Amino acid sequence: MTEKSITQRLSQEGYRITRPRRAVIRALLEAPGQASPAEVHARATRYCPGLGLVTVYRTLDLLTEKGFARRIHTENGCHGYAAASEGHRHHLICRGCGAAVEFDGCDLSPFLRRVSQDTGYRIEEHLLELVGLCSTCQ
Amino acid sequence: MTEKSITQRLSQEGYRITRPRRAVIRALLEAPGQASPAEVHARATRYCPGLGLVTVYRTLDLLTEKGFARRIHTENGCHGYAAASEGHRHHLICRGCGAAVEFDGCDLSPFLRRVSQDTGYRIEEHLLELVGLCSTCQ
DNA sequence: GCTTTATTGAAAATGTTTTTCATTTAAGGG
DNA sequence: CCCTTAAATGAAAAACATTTTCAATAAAGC
Repeated sequence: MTEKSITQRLSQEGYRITRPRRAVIRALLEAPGQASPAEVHARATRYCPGLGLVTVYRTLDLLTEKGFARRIHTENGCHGYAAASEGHRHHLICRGCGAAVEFDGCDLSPFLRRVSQDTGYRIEEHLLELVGLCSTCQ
Repeated sequence: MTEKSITQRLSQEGYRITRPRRAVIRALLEAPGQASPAEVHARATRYCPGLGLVTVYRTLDLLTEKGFARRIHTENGCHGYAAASEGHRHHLICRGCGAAVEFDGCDLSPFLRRVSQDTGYRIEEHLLELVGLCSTCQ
């Protein structure tokens, strides 16, 4: 995902392409893995001085809703965000430096089917996050 | 897990068994699945009038640290807690009524090994939560 | 350019979680 | 049992994160 492809899609859906939004998108794309709203704000301010934190929240929400970003659940309760590429669903986060990578081939379906049978639940979503050490931090 | 077995273990480790702690433990055990700190507080107040929310937070932290409770990551950012039974690691939460059940047989190891090879990360932990509809809510 | 209306930023409000500190009370020894 | 001691508690305040409100700004289409 690039800044251009994201802004294009947003534009097509009727959203205005503004400097603040561009800044947030760039900040998110170039963050090493995942970043908190405050971190995104710090980065994005370079591209849009005076950018408000409120706008960062709003833009991250929009990006998440449209599938360009994903929420990462962190230990301490506050959220992180990561750029999302198409089709991938999950992140692997480095405990050392916070870098996040996406991984694919998440085929949990046989597993999910079994849990569904055991419990009687109809399973609709799954949240899977891995935590570890990246090769640099090891 | 019962109130007695939990308090016994805590006592063995040198923690004092107080009325507020008992109240929080009971509240957590009888909550249908998972509950927010505020909900636990509301329940626990019945067993310990005047119980402070602060104590609920502290006790939930203690229980989580000792493995008697588990944090549940909810969509809206604030945490829920669920009683944890030994050996099980993950929860399946009902989108309708909030009920949470634990499921076992979470054997992701072959899957984790593959991701580890692909990414170069050493994987240490995984967070897996399923969301769906329980048989009643369907 | 001009107009319209979405978007923005500042400030305030909200809600959750943590810290501080004096008071209370559980646990163990007399 | 009573005493002692230190852990645990609750109230209030502080610290954060997130959302709402609203007047001002600026993007998009004519």
